[in-house]
Amino acid sequence: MSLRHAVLGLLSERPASGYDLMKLFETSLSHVWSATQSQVYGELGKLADAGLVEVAAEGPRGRKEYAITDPGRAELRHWLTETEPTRTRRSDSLLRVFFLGLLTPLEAQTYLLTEAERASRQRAGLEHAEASIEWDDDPLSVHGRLALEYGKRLSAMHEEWARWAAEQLKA
Amino acid sequence: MSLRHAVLGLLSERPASGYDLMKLFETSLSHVWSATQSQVYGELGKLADAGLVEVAAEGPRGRKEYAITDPGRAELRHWLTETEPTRTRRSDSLLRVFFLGLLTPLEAQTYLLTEAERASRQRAGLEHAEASIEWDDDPLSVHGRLALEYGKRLSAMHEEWARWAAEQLKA
DNA sequence: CCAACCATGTAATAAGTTACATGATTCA
DNA sequence: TGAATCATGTAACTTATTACATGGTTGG
Repeated sequence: MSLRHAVLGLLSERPASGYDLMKLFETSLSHVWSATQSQVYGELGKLADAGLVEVAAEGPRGRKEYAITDPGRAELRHWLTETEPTRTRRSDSLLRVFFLGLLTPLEAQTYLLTEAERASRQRAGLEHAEASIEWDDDPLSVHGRLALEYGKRLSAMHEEWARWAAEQLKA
Repeated sequence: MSLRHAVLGLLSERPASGYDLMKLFETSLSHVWSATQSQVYGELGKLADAGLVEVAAEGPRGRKEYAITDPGRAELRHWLTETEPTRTRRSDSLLRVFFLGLLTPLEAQTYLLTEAERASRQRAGLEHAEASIEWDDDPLSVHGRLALEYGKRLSAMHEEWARWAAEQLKA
């Protein structure tokens, strides 16, 4: 249940409202952990009930600013140091590769080359983001940059692989 | 809802029981799409109700062998050619990277180097699998090999990245 | 004043996980 | 005959998605 830890992690940097968190999920975390608005507000409620976060301030328009508590920080640290990352492998695009035999060779190659294009566009998007973000040296920026580099390498790898795979199907 | 398509795809190659499918999910598809036993039996029931698969034979121990139907093949083809792969990005291990600032630099580097080790072991596992599988030239073998190559490239990339990232944190 | 944005929530549904429960067949 | 394997299913719970519903505040 890493949504919980994503929320705690973001709040560990600075207090934020549900709305603020959503923006972070849509930007910084968009390639790493996705969440819907329903989920975020729901999780904040549960975290508050559990005492891992608290409402630190209320603002205009019913805004509630949440802050992480000490038990929340402890839970976050415990997750980081004592638990193994769960790797639930589920890749729709790779699943399709398994069943490309149902298509004509030409259709299959088209699928792979379209994948290559998608990966290429993604890479361009990440490079654009990298250039346009004003990086500072708070922990989230430092480590966010590492994650972004991962994304760049992943999309580059994906593109190369897809072109290679399309080539394989020709032969 | 790609579990449905994973099941249809496997059945498109040859008829199988729920038990057979589980073995395939645990072996061939393990790095691509995971499913629990509950899910598989549940989905087979739903697919049969929808007429996308049918019970083709019954065997000992209550075994029910399912076969894909024409509407099932049509649905599979539709999924492959007319729908976009959904990319729900959720990576627990990458999420952790964002919050490494909560640890000491040494702990953070240890996390990354452990990731590198995990990736390296995974790569070795895939290479071992590749060598021990008797590949033939049915469509699932041909395309399974492409997916396996993806896995090898991914784990290699992951390992290199993790070592690079650990190095970054030193500086 | 009105559009854009800020802000929070609920309800219904779908998908996924874990645990439980049962029993037949094969083979050494 | 007993262990391993084959084989199917249900129940309870958690997690995630989609759609709906509401209203306040700011700035041009």
